[in-house]
Amino acid sequence: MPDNPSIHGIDNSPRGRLLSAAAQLFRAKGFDRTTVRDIAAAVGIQSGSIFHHFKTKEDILYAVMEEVIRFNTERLRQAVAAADTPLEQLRNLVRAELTATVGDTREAMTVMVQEWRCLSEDNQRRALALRDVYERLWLDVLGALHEQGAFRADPFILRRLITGMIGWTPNWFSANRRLSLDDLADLIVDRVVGERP
Amino acid sequence: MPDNPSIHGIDNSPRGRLLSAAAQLFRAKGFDRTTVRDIAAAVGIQSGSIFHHFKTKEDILYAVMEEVIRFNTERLRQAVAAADTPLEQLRNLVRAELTATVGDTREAMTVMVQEWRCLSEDNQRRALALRDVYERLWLDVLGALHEQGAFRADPFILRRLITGMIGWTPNWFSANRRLSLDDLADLIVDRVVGERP
DNA sequence: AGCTACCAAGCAAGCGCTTGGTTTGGCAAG
DNA sequence: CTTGCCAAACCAAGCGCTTGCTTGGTAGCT
Repeated sequence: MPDNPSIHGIDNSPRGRLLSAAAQLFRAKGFDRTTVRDIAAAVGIQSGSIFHHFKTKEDILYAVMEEVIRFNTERLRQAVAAADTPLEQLRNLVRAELTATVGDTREAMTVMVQEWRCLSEDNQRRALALRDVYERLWLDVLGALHEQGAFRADPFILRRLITGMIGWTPNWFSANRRLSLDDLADLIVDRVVGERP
Repeated sequence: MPDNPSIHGIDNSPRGRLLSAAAQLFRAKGFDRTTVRDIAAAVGIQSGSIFHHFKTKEDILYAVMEEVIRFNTERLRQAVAAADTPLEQLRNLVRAELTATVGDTREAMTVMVQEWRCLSEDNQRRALALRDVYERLWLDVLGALHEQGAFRADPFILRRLITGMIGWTPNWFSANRRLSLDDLADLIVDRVVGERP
């Protein structure tokens, strides 16, 4: 009965424990290379018992994604609300998404980016609708900054560059190095609004 | 006998045609969801005949990656050689990697990023050794720029942010839109050295 | 003759998922 | 406090299908 550290925002009901274990396995081995027998073994049950909680293996993947989007959308909302100026809102957004990406929901976030195409078209549409809410938070803040002349580039394009910078961090950033998460956040903010000497 | 547009840098020997078809399928469906029967059908042969050209399915994946790294390392070398100042070398590097990522080797590059963990550890090590050569070209130019004070950040960190920005472009950039590839390259260069008004 | 490229057929293993039945914990009636 | 009951959670076994890969043989070119 191995206990995996649970992922932030997921409770530890039987279902929640399955989700945490699945997220970690999906991230480590990929969705296709992870068998239902793997997931079952990780929480100490038989493989068939999984289908008492989820209809299909893909439903587990979708559930992981839905949980992590919902949790982090709320995190972003609070990040925006906690600052007064658009610049500080941006800094909070970058910190929040970095925390989601390399911090407490790291596994689930990575899974969401990398295993997107393993979802059926229906589930992709549903997940996309949730992501739209998430993205609107970013675009509002970037739009405000653009209007007050903080940068010249198109906010939509800039958001995509930010997504790339942050989305790649799991492949190299490690928390216990010289560079702190906040320093990295400042570095990324500088890429958007230019450095202030 | 469907003919797939071949990927730049791969000849059209039987082996080369298999590689091009495999790269496109790997990108579209992922390595695991692509069967040897899919690849065989794409070039119009029987599934068993593939193993006359490659020992295992994984060897096909590795071959795709090796070809695309070798081809694009050479491209980067020429990009550096074609400019005199570090700033123009950087601009050429960004253009070259963008071309590789969303242009003529798009499928193979995407595969390399997304299906990395499908390689065995041995093949991962070999591919990593090839990537190191590629990365050194970037770090040399970024190091020169840093020494002449073009930016303050750590060149290693900056390279990773660039990798992220460019690596994410296949998910949104499309060639026939308003934003040209060169404009996007300039936009990314500005994120590194700051905008020049 | 010998080499490259291929076909036709199929094997062994692993996969997602089903099935029918058993354990467990909580809770209200007697 | 016991009893009867129910739903949630789980087990043991295995079915049907797909997978990567093998085998033995053949066509065509040099």
